[in-house]
Amino acid sequence: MLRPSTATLADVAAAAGVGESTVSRVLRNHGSFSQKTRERVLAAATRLGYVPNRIAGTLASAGSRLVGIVIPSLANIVFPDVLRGASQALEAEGYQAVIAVSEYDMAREEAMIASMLAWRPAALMVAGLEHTPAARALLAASGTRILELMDLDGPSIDIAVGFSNREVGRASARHLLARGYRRIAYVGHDLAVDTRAAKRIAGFEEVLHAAGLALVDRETIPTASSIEAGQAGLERVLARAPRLDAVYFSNDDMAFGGYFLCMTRGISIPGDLAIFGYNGLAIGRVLPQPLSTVRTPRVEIGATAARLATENAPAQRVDLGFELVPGGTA
Amino acid sequence: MLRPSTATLADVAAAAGVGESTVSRVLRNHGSFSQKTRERVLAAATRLGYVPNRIAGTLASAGSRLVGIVIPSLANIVFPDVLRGASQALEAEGYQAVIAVSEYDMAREEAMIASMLAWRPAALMVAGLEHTPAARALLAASGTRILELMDLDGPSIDIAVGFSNREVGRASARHLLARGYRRIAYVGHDLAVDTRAAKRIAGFEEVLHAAGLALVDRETIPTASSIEAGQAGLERVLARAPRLDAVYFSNDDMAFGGYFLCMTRGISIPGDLAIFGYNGLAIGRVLPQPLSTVRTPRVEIGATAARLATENAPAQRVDLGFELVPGGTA
DNA sequence: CCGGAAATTGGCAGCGCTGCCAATTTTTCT
DNA sequence: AGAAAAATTGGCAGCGCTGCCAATTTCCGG
Repeated sequence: MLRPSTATLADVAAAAGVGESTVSRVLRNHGSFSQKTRERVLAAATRLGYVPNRIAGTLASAGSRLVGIVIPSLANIVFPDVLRGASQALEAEGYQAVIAVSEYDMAREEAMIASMLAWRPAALMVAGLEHTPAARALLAASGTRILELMDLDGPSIDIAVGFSNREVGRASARHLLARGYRRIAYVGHDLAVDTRAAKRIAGFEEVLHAAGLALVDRETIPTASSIEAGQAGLERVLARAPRLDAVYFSNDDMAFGGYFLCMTRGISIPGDLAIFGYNGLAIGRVLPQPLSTVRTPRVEIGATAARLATENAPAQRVDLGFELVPGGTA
Repeated sequence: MLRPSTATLADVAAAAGVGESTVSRVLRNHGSFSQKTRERVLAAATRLGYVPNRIAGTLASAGSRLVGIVIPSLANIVFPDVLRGASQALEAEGYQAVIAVSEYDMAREEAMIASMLAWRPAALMVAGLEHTPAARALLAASGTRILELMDLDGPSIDIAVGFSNREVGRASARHLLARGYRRIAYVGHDLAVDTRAAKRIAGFEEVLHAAGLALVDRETIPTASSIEAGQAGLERVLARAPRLDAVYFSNDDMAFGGYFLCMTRGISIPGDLAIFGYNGLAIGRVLPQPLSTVRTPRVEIGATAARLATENAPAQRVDLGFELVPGGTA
């Protein structure tokens, strides 16, 4: 039975009858050593149940294999998708992801950034371009590779990987206008905290205004985005502004709520009411009428960010674009 | 402008005109120091843009505030929910989550466990009770607090938090039998890799057999679970065994695929065909006919595990149960 | 079989911080 | 005021590992 792993490099070295540096070289497969030595060291390490201490290794070599990721939420599949792309690419390169969830709270984000920086990560990924001034200062001064994800509308600190949310809003509005919808309402979640949703609706309204139109109504749920919130939001809008053409939801989750509310109430989609979402979630594709939405390259954004984080890339902005999915609901 | 954070404790000490240990005490708010000293140290730290190096701190104090979490997948919302519960509770206690995703590959899980252990985490959470022998040995010998999540059907190493998947299967079968369904098929994803899904179907069949029945058909998609896989699976089953009463899906995602296939094909639910899922996802509750399924306490499992990880709890098994949601599809 | 090049190997000084202990200063009590 | 107790403070030895450099061994060509 192995004892609670307390064996150190020195123990292995003693057991194998070689020096510490030799053990270090063998275990990292770095530098030169003879085949015979290698076997002896490996045998000793196995026998002692040696587990290297990466804390010590990192301190000694000044350079961790940790990548910090600060995301706003885990409540829907969007950020897990980003994480998935990132963690897969990171693992392939021998890096590990340390994650923190800010719950869309800027002050918490700042604290988490400071906290992550204390681990001297090889890189730090954060969602979006908006941060508290102190957080921006920390990031900029850290000397760490910084990657800002999912947004390109604004100045970035180091590397930004994503797409333009404002342009997503514009494209969505153009689509609805092209299909002939004129009396359009918006149902969204808290814009003060989700700055990317705010940028989308800003782009959306920009196009509307350019066409001499305006949102007929606008319902903002002060809670996190959810299917239930979408349902409740649409309910309230319908009570206030019954003569609507179309509803633009802040994301697919909210739109699903609206979709099923219509289904339950016998409101025909898109005849009586058109529905448009954002994200391009899988379930939207198998609805009897596929959801009209905008598909975003979430996994790819995570993967690209991970690649840039581990390469020695220059500061840059990578636009991975988005795809408008016409669907059948708008 | 702050220079790329290279300031060390010693720099702050020199700038403040005090000793290193004093700075350390002030910054950790631990031990005693005068108010005047405190201010001087804090001012110096701010002026230098000092960011503590937790790598060094952890090495010196032998005890990290890191908790490793190894999960099989981020492809649907299930494990993100667990992560959410865990990360929230962990952060509240000043711990940070390091995550790794094994993609349901036992060999990768083993490598990741070894990798996490190298960070000397305060605790390590893994999904399920099945691991490679080497992984089990590593976990057991690590001397680290181990938490196995989402499964109680089998021996655990240290702490297990979850519910019985086998009992979920039994309860699901009882429900279907009580509603009069007799010709039941199963549509699931790869059972060889998802051992918890395998335990559910085993429990399900156990009850069927006890009632003198057996699964009429059984379709296993050799890929990851997904809505599309559920749809394709049901399609194939219907082609083979048209006279079915009900279909038991390995999870809600798969069930949604089936649900919408029926909707599209005009198959009435549950009149022509009953559908039963597993997980209790939010979207199932807003379908025109709410999905019949089993709701699992995912967030709570994560939170409970985090609490036990940070307390000095004894080895134990915590059954958080599950809830059968009758719904309207079975 | 010898000298020099190449391959191996060990020693040891840190990496930046914390914990322990002793030294110093301040406060309290008689 | 003097002694004892309490509060502050600094010094310094590690934590376990890596990087550098020098020492030792092995390998080759002539």
